Amino acid sequence: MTDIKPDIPQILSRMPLFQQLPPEQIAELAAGTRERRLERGQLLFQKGDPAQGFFYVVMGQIKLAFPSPSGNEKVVEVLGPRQSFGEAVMFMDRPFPLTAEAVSDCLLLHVAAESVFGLLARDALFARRMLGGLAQRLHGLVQDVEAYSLRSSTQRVIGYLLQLCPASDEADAGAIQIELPISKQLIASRLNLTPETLSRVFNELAQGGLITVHGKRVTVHDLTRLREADL
Amino acid sequence: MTDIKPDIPQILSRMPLFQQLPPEQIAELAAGTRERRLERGQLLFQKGDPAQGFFYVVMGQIKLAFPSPSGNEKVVEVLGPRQSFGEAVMFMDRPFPLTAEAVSDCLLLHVAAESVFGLLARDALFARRMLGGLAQRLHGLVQDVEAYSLRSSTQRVIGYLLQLCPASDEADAGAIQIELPISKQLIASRLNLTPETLSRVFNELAQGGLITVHGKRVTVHDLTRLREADL
DNA sequence: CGTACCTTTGATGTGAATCAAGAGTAGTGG
DNA sequence: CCACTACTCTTGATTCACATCAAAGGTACG
Repeated sequence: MTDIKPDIPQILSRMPLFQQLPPEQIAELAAGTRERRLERGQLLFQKGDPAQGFFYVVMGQIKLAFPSPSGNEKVVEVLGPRQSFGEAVMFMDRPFPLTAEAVSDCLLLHVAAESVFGLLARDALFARRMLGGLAQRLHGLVQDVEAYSLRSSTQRVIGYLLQLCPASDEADAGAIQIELPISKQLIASRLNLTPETLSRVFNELAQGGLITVHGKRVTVHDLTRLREADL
Repeated sequence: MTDIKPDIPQILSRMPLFQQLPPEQIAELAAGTRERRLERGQLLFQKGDPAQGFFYVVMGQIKLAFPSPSGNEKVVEVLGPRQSFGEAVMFMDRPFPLTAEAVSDCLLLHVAAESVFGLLARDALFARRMLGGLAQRLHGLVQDVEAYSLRSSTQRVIGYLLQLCPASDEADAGAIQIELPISKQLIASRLNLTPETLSRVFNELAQGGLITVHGKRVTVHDLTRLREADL
């Protein structure tokens, strides 16, 4: 892994949450921020660990999952660069409800809860943005619950593919090339499927001429038809 | 239904979110608050309706659910007195992601988003409480996702019963009487089960001598053993 | 006291998991 | 460059948990 010392204030000032914060507040936050490097497979925290701040992914990928006694775990989310997690737990007297593990080598920042609380007490706009962020996340989970409870495996896979397609309302015409950002194993777990089932669904969609799959490279041949197949 | 005019400022000042707010701020909120009465079965809002504030249940029960073309819907939550909902959507440029329907005759308050934003801009403590509230909800949903994805129907039912049991860490001794707060139909949907399956699970638990069910009255004979059955 | 809705019970069906091999694919080191 | 190991992914056969379908009590309430 590269051994570059990250410029913490600069990274902070580019975070969605902290954008447009005056330099002195960034400095204050930076004082409570530490970098954290992880190798692929390393655990960042486990379900039950106490939370003292939140994390921001600078580089690499982190998966959040429920561990399960019998090896099989349920992936709730896989986070990439410029995403953060763990904000919500800061506001509760609870430990982390899930486990975080590096999917690839990672560089993270850890922002101390105290710093955030300090900022929160002074900057209403920041509070507002934070609320927006949590609301966003809440919405995502609600979507997930909907998907899990009333959509079939095929529909969930289609939904996943659609959300990977660039949000081009116009370009419905030709074929769209997309790249799966994570392994099929992880996608399967994220969609609450076994890898076997995911493979079969991809196959079925390919049979139907809707997509072509080569490794992580997926070609969506007809976006409109795929949307409609989302019965 | 009773036709009492509710004392809005008083109710507001007792809401968890607004407790200990000075009278003048309560008054300001009250100005943006309207009462709303619903009869059993009436829709409060539908998935896709625009959101302009949040709701607080004074009396009655409201269910939040995903409608489904084929009549079968998925209940996400059933809310009773002193609970609020819809806060999160205020912070996003999105319509309601689910439908709200009165399970029984209801009296609600609707607090306008504007009022909340005004308060938010001035009172950091309020913002903090609001963040805590959303975080709480986020946590609940994460729990749900965990339950749906890696617990069996029986485990989900046991989990539900356990959470209804008074949080007495000591009194594990005798039998505990609890009352189901909602119909078995709703419980089933909430747990992502069909009513038939729920009925069978209750039966099975009763066979095992763990519980007795008479209508909405459930007797948990051995809390410890029930917890352990939660394999 | 009848109509409408909950709830239970039984028989049958099915979507997706599990079990069991194989086929790529990728890093590792001689 | 070629085994060698270790995954990740695919494919097929089988199983199982839960849904669906169907019908018969219960219960509540006008």
